Amino acid sequence: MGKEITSRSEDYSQWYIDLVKKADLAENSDVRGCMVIKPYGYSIWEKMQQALDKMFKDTGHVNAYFPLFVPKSMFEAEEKNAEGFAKECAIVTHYRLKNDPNNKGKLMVDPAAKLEEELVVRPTSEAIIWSTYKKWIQSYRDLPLLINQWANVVRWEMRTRLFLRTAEFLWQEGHTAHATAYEAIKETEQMLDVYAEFAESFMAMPVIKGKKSEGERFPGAIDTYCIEGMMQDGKALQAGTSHFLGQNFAKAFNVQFTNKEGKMEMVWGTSWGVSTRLIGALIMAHSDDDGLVLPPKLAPIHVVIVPIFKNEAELLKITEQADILAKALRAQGYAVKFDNRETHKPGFKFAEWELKGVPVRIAIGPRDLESKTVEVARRDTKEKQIMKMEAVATEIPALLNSIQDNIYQKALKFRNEKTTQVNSYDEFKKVLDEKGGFVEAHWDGTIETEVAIKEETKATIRCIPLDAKKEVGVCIYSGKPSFRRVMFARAY
RNA sequence: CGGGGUGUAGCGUAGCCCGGUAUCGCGCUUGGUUUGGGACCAAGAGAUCGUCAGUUCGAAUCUGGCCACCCCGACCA
Repeated sequence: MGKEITSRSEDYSQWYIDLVKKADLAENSDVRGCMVIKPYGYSIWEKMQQALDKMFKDTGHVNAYFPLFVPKSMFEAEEKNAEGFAKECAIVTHYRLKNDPNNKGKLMVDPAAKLEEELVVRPTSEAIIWSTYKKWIQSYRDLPLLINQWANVVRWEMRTRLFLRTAEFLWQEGHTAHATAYEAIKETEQMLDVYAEFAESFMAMPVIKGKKSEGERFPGAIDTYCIEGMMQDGKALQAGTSHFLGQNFAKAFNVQFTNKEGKMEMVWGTSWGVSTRLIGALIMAHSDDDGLVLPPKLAPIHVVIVPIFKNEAELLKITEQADILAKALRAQGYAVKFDNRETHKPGFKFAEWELKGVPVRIAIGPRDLESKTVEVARRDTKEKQIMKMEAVATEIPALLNSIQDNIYQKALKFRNEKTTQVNSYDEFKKVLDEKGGFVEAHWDGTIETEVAIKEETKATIRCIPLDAKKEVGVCIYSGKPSFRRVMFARAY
């Protein structure tokens, strides 16, 4: 029917691509590496934005907007940051086109319109923001500065995948400034907690909170904290990062303040972000061979009502009942879609809404009208039940809660099953190849070992878990002493 | 940037080796019958075969250049 998607067991990455396209989330654009986010996919992003934005506001942050362009001299001010992103920057060098005299109807870059200084299209906004903060901060009374922006950024990636890695993507980036290191570290940790809470409560995706090793750290940060999720193919996905920037950007942009004692000090900073990549995570964490499985808290449509009718008169009667049910559910804040299209058969609609991951489907036909019931199907388990119409308004909300919980529990069980402790390098390689998932192993803490393991196995240190227990052991690679295990995995 | 591959209707494709302007499925349009798990029948519309040049009476097909995209690798907060 042209709607089937490749099964996960056959080809996981093809399954992912098929799903994104068939569920109408996004498609490749005519621009290399850039995607078009379609209305249904964008509505999921909007749900994420709403939930996150509220969490940011609840923790005292406000939104602002900074420019897309960063002058090159400003961009290079923080050396490590600049160096880290240099290889993937898009650069604006001219500001005008003109008619090409040698090629009628075509345009050419006007060489006379060369910019004095090139503009970097932001791959991240620390530079432009800290150069602005310099003007805003004079006294400890101006601190803390707690700002977030919803924006697009561009990173010229060699290879892209819908949602997971695109040349342009949407994200939010928080940039805060503080009077003390302690306060900035608290902020970094707080925002990591916000991300973890969002991932687990809204996305129903369990995550491991941890710190990045030196090699995986954000360029320009003192410490990078992250949340790491587990996808159904056993690969890890970094779902959000929160950076303690120390005074690196303050020094680069000379952002100082006068403290209570009247002395000048450098400002302490943080930055943190999540992107449309989360949609990729959402898909790969829960969906199945029939399509998307959305956690109710992020579903643009919670309940779809499908009428089953033979003629106008029947549709009319069903519509009457459907309106009553929809009204009762909408009054409780649920998004209800009544799919009364006469151009498609019920079976088609069932398949389509399953593909799109709507958590609950209600079918109403002539038989239901007689017995005053409806057929209720849940997307996560595909179970169906007959429910009294009068019970719908109270039982559907409970069902949605239970779906949210079930999806999370299922993902948690999977994640736990895919987490293995190993004590030797042979065992490490065996688990990676045969089982995948997270591998907890001792590591000597050196970048050399990390790089060597990555080169030999393609596994990276996803994080040093924040809750890692002190445990004496030896590095699986070098045999040198280690005092806690770290999380390795092959990752997206 | 290295290695491999592909470009034919909105989508997926056959045809290419062995030159004669194009196959099938999905989708689309119209009419009818259908409607509790992706309907059926009938009639239609839709393609300068990626692009530029060459060979030829004649090119989707052969030759060369160019472009785009995909896959593997390198790279990837």
